[in-house]
Amino acid sequence: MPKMTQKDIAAHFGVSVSTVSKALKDSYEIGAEMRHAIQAYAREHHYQPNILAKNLRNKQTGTIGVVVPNILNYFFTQVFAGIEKVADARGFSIVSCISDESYDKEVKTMGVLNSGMVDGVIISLAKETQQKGAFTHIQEVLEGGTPLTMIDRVENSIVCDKVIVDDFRAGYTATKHFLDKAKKPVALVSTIQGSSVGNLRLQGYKRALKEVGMPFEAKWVVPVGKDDDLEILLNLLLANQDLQGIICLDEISAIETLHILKRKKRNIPEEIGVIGFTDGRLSKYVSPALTTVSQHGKYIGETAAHMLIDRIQGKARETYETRMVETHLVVRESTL
Amino acid sequence: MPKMTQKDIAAHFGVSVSTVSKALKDSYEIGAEMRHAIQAYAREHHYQPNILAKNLRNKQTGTIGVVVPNILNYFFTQVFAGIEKVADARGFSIVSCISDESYDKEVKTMGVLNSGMVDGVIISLAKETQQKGAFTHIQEVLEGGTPLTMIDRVENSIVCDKVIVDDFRAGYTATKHFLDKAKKPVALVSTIQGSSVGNLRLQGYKRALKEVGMPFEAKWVVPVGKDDDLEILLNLLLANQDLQGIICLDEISAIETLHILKRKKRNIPEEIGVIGFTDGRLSKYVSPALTTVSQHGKYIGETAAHMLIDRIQGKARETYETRMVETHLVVRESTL
DNA sequence: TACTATCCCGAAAACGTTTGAATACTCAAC
DNA sequence: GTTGAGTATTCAAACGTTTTCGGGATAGTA
Repeated sequence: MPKMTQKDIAAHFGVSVSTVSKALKDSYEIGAEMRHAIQAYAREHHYQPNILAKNLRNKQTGTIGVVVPNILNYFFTQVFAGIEKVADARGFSIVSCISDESYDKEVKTMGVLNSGMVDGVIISLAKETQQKGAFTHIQEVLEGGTPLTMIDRVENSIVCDKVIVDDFRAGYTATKHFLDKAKKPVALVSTIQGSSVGNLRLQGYKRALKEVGMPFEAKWVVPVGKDDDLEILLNLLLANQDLQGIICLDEISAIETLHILKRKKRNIPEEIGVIGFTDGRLSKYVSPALTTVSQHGKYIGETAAHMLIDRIQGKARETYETRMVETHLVVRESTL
Repeated sequence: MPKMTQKDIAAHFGVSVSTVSKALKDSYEIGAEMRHAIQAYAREHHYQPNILAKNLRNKQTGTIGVVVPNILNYFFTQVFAGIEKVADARGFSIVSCISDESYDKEVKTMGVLNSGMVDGVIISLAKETQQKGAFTHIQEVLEGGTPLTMIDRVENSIVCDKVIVDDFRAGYTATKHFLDKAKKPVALVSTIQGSSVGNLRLQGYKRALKEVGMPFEAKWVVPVGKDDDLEILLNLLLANQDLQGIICLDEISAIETLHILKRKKRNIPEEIGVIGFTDGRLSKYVSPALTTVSQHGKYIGETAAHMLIDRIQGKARETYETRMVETHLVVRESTL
């Protein structure tokens, strides 16, 4: 059974479709009797306006596109949950895309979003995109007049609303947490080498070193790629070095180094400490519980959604804004 | 700058829009010269066809709706990832909705989906919906001619494609795992009391008891609601009972009982064992590592997406199908 | 009677695309 | 010089809404 349209209703009452359309939105132009009859009939028969036709006519869709690099990463699922919450509250639907850290998939995705399907998009760039430095697919959306707000993994050269976490400070604080205890080397293992947030955290790390007068040494930072074996890299790292701690730039690798260290019978935190990023349930429940920097993912999502929808609805100020949300070091058992 | 349309291209070449439309899809009707000129021009200027207009005309949207109760639950994010993967591979976009376990939000959601926006929907019912037993919002979608496949939390009275996990067997196997070691009571803590999967697991549990000749006792099953304090309930449970183990029907509560037991200095697994559901990273990394029943969430998502898209594309057989995916008990340190 | 005001409603265009049918033109064959 | 067959392009309707404009009817006023 094909869905009922206004035409069907019009036929049933022997009136025109414009009458039906107006009646359904309770227009004063239609007499009360007819109006209520039509409304009742529509309700009765579960009439649903065709949203495509409506959107085509109105040139706005009430949906926003969200593209994140990886939903399995708890930080992003928190962000997503935040976005969904305020989108729903403000009457928007979400079409969601996972770029899977792939540049190609990201441009493909932006293509489908940039075709009238959404009123705005929220995006966190794929790692590959950031390394490549190619952003025309993003620019095109903006130039098409579709508002876009970038979150977390942003690109400064693009002018748009942004919400980022204070990654410099996060890197700094984590490093300082170690350095305040002892002036001994701290390592940095990074699965996001080359991304904007990875760089900022690295700089924060360097700044902390500098402040206590320790020279930065390249051997302390361990970039880990998709196919690298973390254990091998850690072995290299631990050989002949008197580390007091390791900072891992994402939750999973933090948990894994924790486990590797435990397997090696290293004493945590006395002998060596570990700090992770993203305050997920993993960090809380692992043993020893992980000291971690919390990024407030849900709040980031909420903020981004509000900014975007404000702009869509013309409630934003003219100039673009970049909001920085502070991180927060949650000290637990994996550090002194 | 408003987006470029076929009309603009037509004006530029001094031809009609139908010529442009046909040229863009490489129709033999249009002369080679004109055809290529138009295509080049369109590429050049980043022409993107308005997808709403296209969909309105073609009566199909190339998108599917996904509604899950809770994205923060790792099982569902796995399912989601699976759906996204095959949807993308088969050229579909997905609009995602989170029902948040709320009946009202679910019906609202189905309303917007059931308005021509999607070609099909994949849904896992909210807990509240299952308890209420009200499914007209689902039926309406089906009656509107939109294919729908249910996953995990399904309703038998609705005829449609389904993919479920063998929850009866899962409950049975988990229970049996304990009972094979000793004929001592096993408790069941359930955060999903009243849901279809909760009931099935409970029945599996009962069956296992029966097989070894132990009578079922209601006090062994602990329903835990949203606002309940798990620790209090566990205290009640542990008082005056000689349990050999606890089965928790979701990952989070399993981890939490693990922690509560550790706080109480109970020896795990010697004194008391714990089995959880959903094989997430939490279960693997917690200490002691959790014995858990793995539900293969990603595979479920992939299967559901394939079934749905097959049906959308008319590749499915006439009769509806319900696919059952087996679970798998991953034995780790939290049980003997 | 004529003029205006009010109330209900319909006609039609518009959103951007697709597509079957129709037209125009060219060239060849009878 | 009529017919026929291609080829290249245009026309027009359609998808389901929304909205502007205008018109007919009735009632009220002068």
